[in-house]
Amino acid sequence: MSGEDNLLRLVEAEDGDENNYHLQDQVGFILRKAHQRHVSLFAAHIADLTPPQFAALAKLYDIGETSQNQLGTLIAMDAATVKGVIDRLKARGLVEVSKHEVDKRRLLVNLTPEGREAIERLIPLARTITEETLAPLTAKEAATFLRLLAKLA
Amino acid sequence: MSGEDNLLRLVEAEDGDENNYHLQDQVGFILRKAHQRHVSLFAAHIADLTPPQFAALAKLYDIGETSQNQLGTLIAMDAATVKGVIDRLKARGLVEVSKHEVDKRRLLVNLTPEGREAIERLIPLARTITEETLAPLTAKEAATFLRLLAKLA
DNA sequence: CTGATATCATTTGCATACGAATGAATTTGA
DNA sequence: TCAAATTCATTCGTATGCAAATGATATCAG
Repeated sequence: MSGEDNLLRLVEAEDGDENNYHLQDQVGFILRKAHQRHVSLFAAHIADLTPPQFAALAKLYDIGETSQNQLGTLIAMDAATVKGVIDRLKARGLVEVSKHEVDKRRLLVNLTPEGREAIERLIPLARTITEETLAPLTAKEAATFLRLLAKLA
Repeated sequence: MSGEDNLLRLVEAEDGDENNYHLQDQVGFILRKAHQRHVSLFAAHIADLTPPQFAALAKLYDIGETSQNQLGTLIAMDAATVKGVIDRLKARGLVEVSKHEVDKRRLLVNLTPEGREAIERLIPLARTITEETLAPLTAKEAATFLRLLAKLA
């Protein structure tokens, strides 16, 4: 086999694998699509709340009253984003805010009775959403996937 | 052991595993965080383009001129979103649009020479971003992860 | 004690993301 | 053929998501 033959194979035969860039194989692109699919499944089961809003309620239900800033850290939202989420939950009467007695910079956030009722009602639906999101995988695959995904997050 | 004891174990001892809802273990929440991390890595390497903008350029580079609608399908964006992305790329001179000769509903989109130059320059950086995103995993884990992620997307 | 830093919240601006409504153009089907 | 259905693009409204700037408060260091 001549050197020209090797070169030809390099630039033509292997081109599809080695040199071409396939968007649909990139982890970022697939991650974005998987996230989109999950949001869509979420909306199909919980129409009146977004995943970030649900996350805020679920975390407040878990840990109780906390500052807006701390809540943002716990649910992976920056300060500007969490403010919008809390504003909308407050407008719907699901959370209430108050000033921190000692540290006047802090805004405390807590569930209202309506918010507590809502999150207790929605958690079973959230479990279903998790199941449906992972439905294309076997139980073993799902466990592996969650373990690896957590390493990336 | 009394029935009361079993009830107690059910509601207290096993509560942490069976009945509590842990947001940080839910696939949707971790998926959102992994996606956030990827976007952050992307921005660190490609500051002047967003992942959706890059996706549009990469796909046009791959397949050549196509309709705005078809492009949206290929890069998983609805019509409203893709319009905004194309508008911004057009404003920066990276793509150009024209009317379809036969089907007057369609808006054809194509790379400009500047757009082609940009995507050729950026693809190596995108490969680096993919590597960094997957860096917490071994090569074998990364292959497994991509296979399972693709099933969910 | 006080000036420099750091933290918390807010605001603004820009960029996805999607549902719903609308209008123009095309295709289908009776 | 022609009315109904479909497709393509646009627009509007709402909701993240983040960078950067700002103001108020708290903490730290000399």
